Amino acid sequence: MTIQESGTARPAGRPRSEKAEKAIIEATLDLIGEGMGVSELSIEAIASRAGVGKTTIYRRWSNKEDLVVDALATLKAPVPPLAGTSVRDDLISLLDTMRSEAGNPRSRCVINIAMSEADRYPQLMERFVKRAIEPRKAAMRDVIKRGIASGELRADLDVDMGMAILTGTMMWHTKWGPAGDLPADLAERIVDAALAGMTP
Amino acid sequence: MTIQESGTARPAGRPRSEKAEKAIIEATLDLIGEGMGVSELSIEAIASRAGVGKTTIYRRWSNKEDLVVDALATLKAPVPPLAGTSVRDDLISLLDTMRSEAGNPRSRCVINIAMSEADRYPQLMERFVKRAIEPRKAAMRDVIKRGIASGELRADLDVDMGMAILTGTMMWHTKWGPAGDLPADLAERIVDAALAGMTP
DNA sequence: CCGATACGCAACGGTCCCGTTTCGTAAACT
DNA sequence: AGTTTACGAAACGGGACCGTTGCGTATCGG
Repeated sequence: MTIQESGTARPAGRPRSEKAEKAIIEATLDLIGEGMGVSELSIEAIASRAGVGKTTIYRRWSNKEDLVVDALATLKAPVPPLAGTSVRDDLISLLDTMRSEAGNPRSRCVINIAMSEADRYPQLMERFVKRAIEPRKAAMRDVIKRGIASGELRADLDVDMGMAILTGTMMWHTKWGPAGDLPADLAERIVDAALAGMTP
Repeated sequence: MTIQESGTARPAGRPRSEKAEKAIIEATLDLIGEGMGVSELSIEAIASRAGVGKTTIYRRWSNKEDLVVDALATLKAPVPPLAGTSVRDDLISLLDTMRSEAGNPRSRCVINIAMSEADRYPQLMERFVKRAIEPRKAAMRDVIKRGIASGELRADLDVDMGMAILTGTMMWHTKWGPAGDLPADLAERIVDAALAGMTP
């Protein structure tokens, strides 16, 4: 009751280790990024990888799902800044962000989770979609609507279908395309192909 | 050495039950179709679901992967007969097969496996791709090439990119589209949108 | 009938993970 | 110094599966 009167009262005793918390979340993201499904994640594996006792994990999160939600929440927003000059360029930026993320082990978490755990953890997915998927969709929707308004895109274009084509084609390549890294010009080729269509 | 001289000699003793074998494979496909990943499949769960002893499974397959491969191999070829009248109609047929399969619990196996287990079981995927994916790709490739030759599609069209657009867009809908059943005219709308492109 | 094999079932020892508890130690406070 | 809480490590009882084995029964050929 002498000093430290300011702000929230610090609880007595040894404070929780920030470092341990970081290590736990890093370990969780590492494992997910390596392709491990949420259902196969084990607290023991996370603790071991993080160099931490299980106690330290259970003291902070009461179950695996809460931990995964918090871990995914630390991934930063995935929407790149858009030049706004042409719709084509902005679409390429959006898709190229997806492409580069496919090679980044940390961002790969987003893809792996979205791909594999859709049905099994609905509440996790709900929060996850809201945080990681919706911002991308909103950004792309804005660009497409802007293109329709400016005349760069056809007036009768189905916005949602356009988004599905662009996103779905890139997702297809990340998952079933030729093995190895995605070619640097993939986003550009997808956008140009989708814009041009297939008929003469 | 009296009768039954024809063909392969029947081994002595009680023959293996065809019914049990069927039940095991059905149970396996059921579980996969319900969204269970290969890594979460347990022999005990399969045996229980099939109403069969574990012995009966291990007598036939030495490990889970072999069983899954055999189970998936029983799924019949997924390529529909094509009318061959117009490229547009044939593409719609191909995509609509994918759409209807998304609602069929048995065929859903194909999607779930392809989505989730790509990395983890490479040899399983190899055989699986060869059997279930390649025939579809070949069929679609033929249709697109035919369209290019006939002038229905642009001469400079990238065949692989066209396939990625059509397939990827349908896959996107099956996984992340609005909840519930896919609309009956989805294949038609995708094909028309992809053919027309997005520019005026 | 008899030998051989498959069947379903139950039990085995072993491994992995669960969520909890105990222990000795470390780091903050009064 | 003394209190309080967090730490990593280890161990607990419990559960799910593993792959195997033994059991009594069923179904084939000879």
